Amino acid sequence: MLSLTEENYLKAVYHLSDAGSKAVLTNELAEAMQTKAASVTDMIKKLSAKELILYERYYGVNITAKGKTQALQIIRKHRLWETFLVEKLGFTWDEVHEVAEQLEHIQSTRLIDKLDEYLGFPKVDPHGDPIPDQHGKLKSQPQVPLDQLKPGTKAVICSVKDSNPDLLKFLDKIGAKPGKKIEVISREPYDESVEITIDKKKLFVSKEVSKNILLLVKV
Amino acid sequence: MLSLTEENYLKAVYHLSDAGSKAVLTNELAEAMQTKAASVTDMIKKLSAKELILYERYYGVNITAKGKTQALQIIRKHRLWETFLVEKLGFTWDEVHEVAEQLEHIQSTRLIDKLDEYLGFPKVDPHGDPIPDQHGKLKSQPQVPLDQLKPGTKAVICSVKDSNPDLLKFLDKIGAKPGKKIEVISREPYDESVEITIDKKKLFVSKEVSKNILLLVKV
DNA sequence: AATATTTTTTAGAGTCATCTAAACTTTTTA
DNA sequence: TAAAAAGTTTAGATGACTCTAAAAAATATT
Repeated sequence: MLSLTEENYLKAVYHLSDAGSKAVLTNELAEAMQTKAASVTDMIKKLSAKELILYERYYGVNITAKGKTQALQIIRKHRLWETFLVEKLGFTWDEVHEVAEQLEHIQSTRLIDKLDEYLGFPKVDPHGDPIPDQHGKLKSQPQVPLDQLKPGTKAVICSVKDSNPDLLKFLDKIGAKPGKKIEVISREPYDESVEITIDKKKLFVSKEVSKNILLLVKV
Repeated sequence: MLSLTEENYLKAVYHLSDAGSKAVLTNELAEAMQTKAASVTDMIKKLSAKELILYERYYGVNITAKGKTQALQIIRKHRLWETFLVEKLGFTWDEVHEVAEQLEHIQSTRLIDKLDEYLGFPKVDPHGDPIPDQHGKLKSQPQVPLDQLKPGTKAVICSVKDSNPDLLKFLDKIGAKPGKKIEVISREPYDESVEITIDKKKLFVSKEVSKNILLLVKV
């Protein structure tokens, strides 16, 4: 059984390692956790002793299969709660993150499975991120950020990387929700802003925003 | 802002003092919190410094108005979550207590008010206990335990004192839910068991059980 | 009333998560 | 490649909450 803090560190390792595909450095983790490197080193030793991560001094950490499963259980809870908050309680998608950060630590398998059922076994959360199943398995689709798409490409918005409320409010304003179809028209060489079509309207989005919109390109 | 532990102690003080009507002794609190008297003394000092309780050495603690309001906010959350678990997720009333003990500590006024609205502003939880409003106000009805009612009395089950799962399962079995009408037929002098009518059937309940069934006597 | 018992408090220590400051390792730069 | 810079770890300390053991206060008993 993990403490609240251990759960938060493990989740951060999972995300920063891109689901386990690369090592995470102490300072990255320190920044993500809003703490000091020394504290991270201590926690790394604890998670390492529990075999949730592999640790080599001065080289960072890698998440183990065991760690990945546990991280995905937490992420499952987070995303189901976000779905509940938006679908049932009428929260907007920029309001849910903070509360879900708390709710994800409630310990009750029965609760989360009942919640899953109550929500109709959703596949994705309000941000378009996939919800892992009971066993911590994730069905992922290859997602490409908007800033990497060529003009002429048609795609569907899958999810949003950053959960910054200001970003989410902006996306709401322009109608950029997961599921929406867009088309890339052109890219400005000067500031790398992208012109897209959404809801039959043309508009420009900055490089900063376009990096955070992940899309599924139709084959 | 209270820590999780402080919240749990404050809630225990509220309950053990019968909503602030009497002082609570260190050992009572220690037993309720499943901890040692020394730990209780430490926490008493902390809550006292925050002016949530009044503390006099060797004489126990009394809850202040400020403390009562805060305790009722936690109780409001607990009872709303219990209602959610039973009404929406299909939990039985003997399963909800443990999970609600965790959920009651989620910090978000917006969440709890939205949940209240989603549930249709319920007045009582699944055990029949009244749910305090946003301001921590409680509309209470005078409740009398079954073991104190005279034969011939008609009354409505309001709530159940103990949330022991075995008790709740037994009450389910005999149909004794909050809202059910009963009539007291007789009391056995030997073991103080009570004969009652419920759902037009007669049955005996032991002194132990009858102490825990609280009723509203119709005037 | 003096003594015994119960209850409560204090003293001192352990764990968890955190910090600062100093030491150490790796990487970069000149 | 040697020195500087950047990144990481260790050492030692703090705060929150817990404990055991011993001291102190209140209550009960003889």
